[in-house]
Amino acid sequence: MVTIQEVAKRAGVSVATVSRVINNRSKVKEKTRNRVEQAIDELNYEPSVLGRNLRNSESRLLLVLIPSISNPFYTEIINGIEDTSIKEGYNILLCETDSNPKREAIYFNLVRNRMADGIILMDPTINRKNVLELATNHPIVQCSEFDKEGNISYVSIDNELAAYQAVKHLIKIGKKRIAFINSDEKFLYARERRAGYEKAFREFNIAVEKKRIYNINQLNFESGQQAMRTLLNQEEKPDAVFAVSDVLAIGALKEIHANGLKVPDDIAIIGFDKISFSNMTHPTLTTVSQPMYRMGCISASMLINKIKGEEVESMLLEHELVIREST
Amino acid sequence: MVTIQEVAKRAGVSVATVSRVINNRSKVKEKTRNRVEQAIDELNYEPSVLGRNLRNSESRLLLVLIPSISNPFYTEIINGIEDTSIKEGYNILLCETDSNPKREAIYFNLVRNRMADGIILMDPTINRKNVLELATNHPIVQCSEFDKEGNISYVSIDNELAAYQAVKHLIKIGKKRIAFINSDEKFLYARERRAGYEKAFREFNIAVEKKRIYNINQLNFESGQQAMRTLLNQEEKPDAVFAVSDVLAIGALKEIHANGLKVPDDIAIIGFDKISFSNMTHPTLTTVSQPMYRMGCISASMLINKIKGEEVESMLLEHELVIREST
DNA sequence: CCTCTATATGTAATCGATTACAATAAAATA
DNA sequence: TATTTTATTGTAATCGATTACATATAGAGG
Repeated sequence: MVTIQEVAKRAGVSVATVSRVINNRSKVKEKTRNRVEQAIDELNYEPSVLGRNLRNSESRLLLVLIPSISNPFYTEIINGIEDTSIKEGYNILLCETDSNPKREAIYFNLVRNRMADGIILMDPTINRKNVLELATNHPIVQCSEFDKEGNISYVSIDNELAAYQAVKHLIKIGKKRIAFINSDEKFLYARERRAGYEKAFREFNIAVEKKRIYNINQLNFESGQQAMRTLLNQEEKPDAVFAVSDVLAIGALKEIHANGLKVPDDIAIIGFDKISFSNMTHPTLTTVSQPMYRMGCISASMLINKIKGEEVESMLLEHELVIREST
Repeated sequence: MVTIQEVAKRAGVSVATVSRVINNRSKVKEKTRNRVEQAIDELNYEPSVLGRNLRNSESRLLLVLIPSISNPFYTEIINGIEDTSIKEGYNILLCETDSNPKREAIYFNLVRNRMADGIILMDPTINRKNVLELATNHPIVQCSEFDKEGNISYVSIDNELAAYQAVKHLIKIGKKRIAFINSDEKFLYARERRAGYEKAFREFNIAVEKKRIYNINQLNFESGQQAMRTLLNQEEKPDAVFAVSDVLAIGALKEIHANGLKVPDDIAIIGFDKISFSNMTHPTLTTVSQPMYRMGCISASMLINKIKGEEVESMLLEHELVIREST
């Protein structure tokens, strides 16, 4: 590996001057600068991030923690994070945690060790103590999922309102027996959306029936199918389904078709997230769109501001009910 | 941040002794070891990866470069990489390059700088010189995409054979006017699959018509729809489509339905990759399954072996034609 | 031509770990 | 007890950068 010493030697200057040329903090004579730049070119020199970080405690790397990359919901958010970070001179590293506290701890340590400057957390809060402790000493922002009590900054949407509007829409088109396919309620969004679901019921004086609520623990197509299968086996079949994710809704749709039922006439469906696939199904899926790209952008710039020592404020962004063929 | 000096001071020993306790390389007296461990506990000390790496040139971090995380093809591979790496004591960091040489260069530099120990490349080879140069000094393996001429180890499948078998299957069920929706031919797999497509045609004495081949440059549903729209506007409509990716095939399927045509009777479709979604469409999609998880596992252990200085050999894994309703 | 600034460059300490080598203490042997 | 051997521990150099401070050089003003 080429070091700064070798460059200095070749250019006939001291290491300090080379460093000054690289970081152009203080003035260097035009002629010297040229000599140094030539030496850098000739030797193909790249400053060692390690050496630099050790001195500066700065890596210009951001960690993005997601439970699972296979959920398309995250991809747009990540695009937003990436675009913003790069513009600000930061690079991002994606870390998949599988919601596993051990994995999470490894990545937290990268920040403690100054290998990364900050974290964007999209995990549900499992080990609150750990997160809060890290947050006292290091820049963290939460995106999508967050901790209502803690004082870690976050970007998210009003999940309760979104769910309330979705269910209200189903009621308005004449549906009464509205099933709810929800995630594990360790996720804040799952608890909030359930609250919205129940709120809509209360408003129209419909009783909430426990048997119509189905919690899954993996966000994939098969879970959606499985959930729908169970719901269809009940004596009084639902006439609508609100799924907490498009992926689940699409699985449910498949199962409804497999039973020879029609969407939306027999059963209407609403999903959540507006993943690109939700427009490819037949019929196309009514869904709640979150401003995922913007959420990504905002969380990245919040984090970078925090790293710079500025105060940042949490935000709730606007969502939108996208009505398509499935309702 | 707690440093090794503070631990040493509290335990009343030298930093060398603390380091020895942490890495237990040489013997430390039981009593001293206990004192040091107690101090580590009390201060909540975590060794700085930076300091350690600077000395050892080892980070136990692997970089995984992918063109785009939104392509579900990569998710299973990544799961394989992740599981294997963790078992071997390495952590992985995902880097999205958008096939952009500048982004790639940034991540290559992390390896040159010893911030990461090696790279698994899933990008197409754009800047060959750069990759080959990096490979001379640093551990790299290629996964899925690779460079036939270079001597970088790789794991992949026989794309030509797979495409040949897929097209042969279409011919055997009586299709004659088989369209081909292909990626940009900067990708090796695109060139190889085209070769397979043409080979099948030659074998059955069918002329390859240029107008039936459509190259897209973005792997998303819309590209598939767009491609199919163009193909359906031709005077002699195709009676089958071979798409180089399930995502494209699903877009094409949507467009075929929009035109009131039936699958597979009017037009049969074959995709590639067997993404989980390919089983959710109506009709379900015939596709070529690649052993993605295994590819991930193997590429990770190849890389780790390379880091350890061992010789590794490239591999081509088995694929499988999965016949479902769309053909 | 000399003095005084302003500018440009060099020297050496520093970041937090590891480790070769030196030094000390403890144990074994004569 | 004196001497040798062995087991522990300490000292200080090192990795590759940055930067406060010291020094040298150039330019301005008289």
